Amino acid sequence: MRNLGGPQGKQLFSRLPVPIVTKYLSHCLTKKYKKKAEIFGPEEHSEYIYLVVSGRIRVYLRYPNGKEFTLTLLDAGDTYSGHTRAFGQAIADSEVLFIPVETFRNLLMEVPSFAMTVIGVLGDSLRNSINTIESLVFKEVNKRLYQFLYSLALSSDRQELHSFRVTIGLTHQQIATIVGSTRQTVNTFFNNLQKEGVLILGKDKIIIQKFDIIMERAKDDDE
Amino acid sequence: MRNLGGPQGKQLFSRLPVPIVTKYLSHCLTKKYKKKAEIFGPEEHSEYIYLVVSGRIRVYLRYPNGKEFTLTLLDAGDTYSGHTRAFGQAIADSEVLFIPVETFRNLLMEVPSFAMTVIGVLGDSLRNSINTIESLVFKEVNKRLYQFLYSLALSSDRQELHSFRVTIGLTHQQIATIVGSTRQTVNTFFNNLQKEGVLILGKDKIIIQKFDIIMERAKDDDE
DNA sequence: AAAATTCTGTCAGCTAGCCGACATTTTTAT
DNA sequence: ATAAAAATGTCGGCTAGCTGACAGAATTTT
Repeated sequence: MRNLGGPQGKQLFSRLPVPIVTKYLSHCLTKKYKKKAEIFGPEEHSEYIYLVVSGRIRVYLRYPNGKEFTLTLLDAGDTYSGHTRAFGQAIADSEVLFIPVETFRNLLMEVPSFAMTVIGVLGDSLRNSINTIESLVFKEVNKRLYQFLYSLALSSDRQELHSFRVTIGLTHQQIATIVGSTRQTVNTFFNNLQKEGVLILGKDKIIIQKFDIIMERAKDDDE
Repeated sequence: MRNLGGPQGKQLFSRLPVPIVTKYLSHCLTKKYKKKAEIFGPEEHSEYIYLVVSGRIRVYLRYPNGKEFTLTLLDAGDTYSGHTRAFGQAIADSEVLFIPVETFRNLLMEVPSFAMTVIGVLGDSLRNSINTIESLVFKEVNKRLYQFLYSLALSSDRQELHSFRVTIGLTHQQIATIVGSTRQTVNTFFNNLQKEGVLILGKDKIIIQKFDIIMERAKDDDE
């Protein structure tokens, strides 16, 4: 079972010694963004690596017809490099550090072992996007939604025996772009689960009552 | 417009000085495979990096229900690292060099600048798989087929003014797994184009007569 | 506190393209 | 050369899930 964008290998700098980090990153420009603000586009700023200091940003693809697909969500400490045809948007008030690739390259020179970290992070990203492909190609929307819900539950702090209180912080529309579906379909998915008694929908939160059912349905098909 | 798996950044070793390459790779095990042979699976051999010496191999995902999706095709000189949940299969008689990650790591130690190459190749792979995601999410099957055909034409050697002679080397079924569709749909796609007079189907080759039409229809929608 | 915007909820209709199923042709193996 | 297997063609049915459309609720802005 996969994780639809949890905190895997985006923590590029977290394992570097503090003095190095301060040396290189303290000079970098940091900017604040309000919810919904556009942080980067496919062309602009491709000379930077972005580090989320606080808040949450959504990295997404956009097609000329207006449709969008969210590749990943970045939380505090996470990193993203432009160079792909992706957009970045704050979905909560956020602070972002802009690291020029130049600086990055220098760091890589001074600390050669850092290369292994970079390679690791890239590898994780790659694995992650292959998981996304797998999900899109093989699994139908409902399964993807169950898996999304499942991983959401797992990453939620507060958890009792069978009952989870999950905070979402995402609109149905946003969930739709994560899962590759539509607002309406997401909506009916959740409402059906409520009618079924599997969960209770609250304001920006969900109380999962029958976690085992969700887990069961999130399992990949067949053998 | 994207390239559905052309020869971008899979040439990991092609820019290294020859003596280094021989030093590290001459000891490595090389194996021959016949068409259709399974070269690697998701678990096994994850301790190797694969280098295609000759032939062509297909890297693909397989779902328990039997469906498959081809991530990329590897030709001579191309490289792939296990570590993802992918399978590898020879689609022509092939020869593959197995490089233990250990050896790889040593090489990385001796030639630190090699790290940049690795990072580049990984970046390309990542970009490539994001293109695949984009394609799957936003574009309908016909568009994907036109784009596949388009890039096939571009990568074909022999080309006159408007007429291309394209060798495919793939069955409809295989094309289907590349493009994320079914055998039947691929079949009707090509036959319709033939009826339309855009191309002529030959045995394991296609003669494209109206390349501009294909190019036009391969263009992304809208703006 | 009023107005405007953004979300949620629901429903009917439509269609891309998947899924058998089967016949024919081509390729490969014996 | 013959048999077996694989690859092409073609067709009708079926359905997941997208689309638009509209109403009400909840936020946000003024």
